Amino acid sequence: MIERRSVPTMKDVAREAGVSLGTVSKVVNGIPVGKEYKDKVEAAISKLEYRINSYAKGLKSSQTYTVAVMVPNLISPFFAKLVDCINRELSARKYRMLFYATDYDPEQEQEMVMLAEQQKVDGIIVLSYNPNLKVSEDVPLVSIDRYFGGQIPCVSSDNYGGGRLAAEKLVENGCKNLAFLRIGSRLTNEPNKRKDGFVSACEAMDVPYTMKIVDDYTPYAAFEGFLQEHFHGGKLDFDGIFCVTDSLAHQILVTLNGMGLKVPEDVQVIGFDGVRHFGDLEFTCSTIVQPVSDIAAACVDMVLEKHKTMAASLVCLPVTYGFGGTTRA
Amino acid sequence: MIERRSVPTMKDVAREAGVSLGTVSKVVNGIPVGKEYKDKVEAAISKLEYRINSYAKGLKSSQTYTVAVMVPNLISPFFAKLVDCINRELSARKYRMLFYATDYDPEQEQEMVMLAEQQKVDGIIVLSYNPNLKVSEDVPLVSIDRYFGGQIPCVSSDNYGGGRLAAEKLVENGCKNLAFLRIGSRLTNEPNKRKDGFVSACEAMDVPYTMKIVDDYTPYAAFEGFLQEHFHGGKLDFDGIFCVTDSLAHQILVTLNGMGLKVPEDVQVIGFDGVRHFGDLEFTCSTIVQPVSDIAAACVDMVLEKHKTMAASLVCLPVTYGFGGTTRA
DNA sequence: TTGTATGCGTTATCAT
DNA sequence: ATGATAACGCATACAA
Repeated sequence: MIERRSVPTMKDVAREAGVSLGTVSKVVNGIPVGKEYKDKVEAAISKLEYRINSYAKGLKSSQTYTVAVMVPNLISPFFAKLVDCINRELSARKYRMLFYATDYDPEQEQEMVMLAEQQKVDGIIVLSYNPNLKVSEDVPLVSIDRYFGGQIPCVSSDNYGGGRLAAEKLVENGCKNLAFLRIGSRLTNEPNKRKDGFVSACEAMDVPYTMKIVDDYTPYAAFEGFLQEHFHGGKLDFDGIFCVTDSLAHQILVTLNGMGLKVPEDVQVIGFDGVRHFGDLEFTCSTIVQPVSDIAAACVDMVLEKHKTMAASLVCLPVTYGFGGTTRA
Repeated sequence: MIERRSVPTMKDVAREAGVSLGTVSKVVNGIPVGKEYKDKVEAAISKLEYRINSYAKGLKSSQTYTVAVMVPNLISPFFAKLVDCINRELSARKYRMLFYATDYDPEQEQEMVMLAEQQKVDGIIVLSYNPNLKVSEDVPLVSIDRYFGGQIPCVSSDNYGGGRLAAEKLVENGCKNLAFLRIGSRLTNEPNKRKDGFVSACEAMDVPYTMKIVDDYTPYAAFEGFLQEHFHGGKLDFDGIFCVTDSLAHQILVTLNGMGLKVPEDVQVIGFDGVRHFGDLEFTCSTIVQPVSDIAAACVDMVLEKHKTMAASLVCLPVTYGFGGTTRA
């Protein structure tokens, strides 16, 4: 009477191959073992279709080959692309990805960091706007676009340089009067530097500019009001608009269209992120392109980094200009 | 000399609370226990900041509260939204999500199913175009949009009905001559029924139609050629186009624009999926909307279903029409 | 009710 | 180089 377990264990393999448990473990983990032993074990493994139980392995070795990734959502194309790239990067290194959407909710973010830690992940990559996220020191964490302080490495694109680049490109294409539109948290996260870069470039070039900056959850109508205020005799006070994201730029474009203004003839628009239609077609608007796959690679590199001592605490990646039809070529 | 473990275990909690291991386990798992014992244990837990080790728990109970989700990528807004919804559904039930992007590669898909099974997940939700995906019977699997046969439950939206609806809406808005454009695998997956529904409606309404159907990886130029063939004297042979996805519809719109054709005046276009600009703004085109969050909920329901006997093997969810500016209102 | 002891499938430390 | 054996942290059947 043979007892047929539904899923074979190392013990079963050992019995089948006529060797001991330790030998099987060595073969499985690629530790040198006598040729004939190795052959026997491998034969038994494929015969029984044995596969290692990662929970037992994780328990014993406390290395789980799993990284938790948290972003607000996958609805925003930028976040989706980011997670897509991180996933590819992790897969290439045989790591698995535990994904959490936080919905911008600080409580959920905290909850999920704790869940991830409890899950004994090997690392956490998080894009969080929570200013006082508490993290354990047991598990390496890398932050995207938000600098938490010296202990926690942060990777982001060159937001300041991107702001400068936006202003420069607009002026280069003939704009004489600029505007900066921003919606988002007041926190001193990396994207806030887009404004600083923009302002700095405007002042360096001696170009006048206007700004409209509102908090998260401010209704979009605030921007419509702003545009109306600066709309006189069928003409806007400015001829170049830098929007803090492509998403905002898209909404602005719809509004401008509704006002009868032509883009890029009457007014040029630049966004930020480098979002593309359906992920891989043309840009949704002229934009400052974040190097998403470089960001992803840097995050994964850093979170899996063994020798932390030399880890830079802030990695800043270069952005580029992408033409998307809303500026003059 | 007190030995300070970096991360406390149940044993530590038991010692701290002056009770036994079993008691702590019961408290942690919500099994009734004497009030004063419970208090002591809870005090110890929060003092030590104890959190259960899910790997030990998973090993012991072979229930991991983890579901694997596989889609081709997160670049496509439809997939991204789907994964977003599934994630919310899982989080609400305290389940974690292990995410895999398969890139349409059958080998990778197979690899990842095996990885997921090895990871001892409680279930797998997969959107795969691999006709002969092999799955173990040990772990419940739910397929989206592809029917694998009786053993594996499948959830999809009503693709056939959607195809009909598209034809009907075009005709309702005045079209006299329709076209259907499709790119994709020839496999008999659910989305193929979009064509069947479309054809059926056209014939029922006695409306003439043309079709252009090409394989995956056929260059987009094939559709440009098709449009040119049917372009005579500044006019297309048809005045209504149903595209198999919003993504294709978007490309067609660009081409039509390049040909100097006005949408929806000269020709109306309907896509399929219900993709929105930046995930939550207006539709990218008039479209047949898939009930993504219902699909997500159904998948999660079914994959976690305990009483499988009554599980339907094919769940079909209703679609709706969404106006996106490329049809006459 | 509470405590004790065993085992889940691995890895790693021992002797052999 | 290989085999026996003790943990890893938790759940649970069983004894108290």
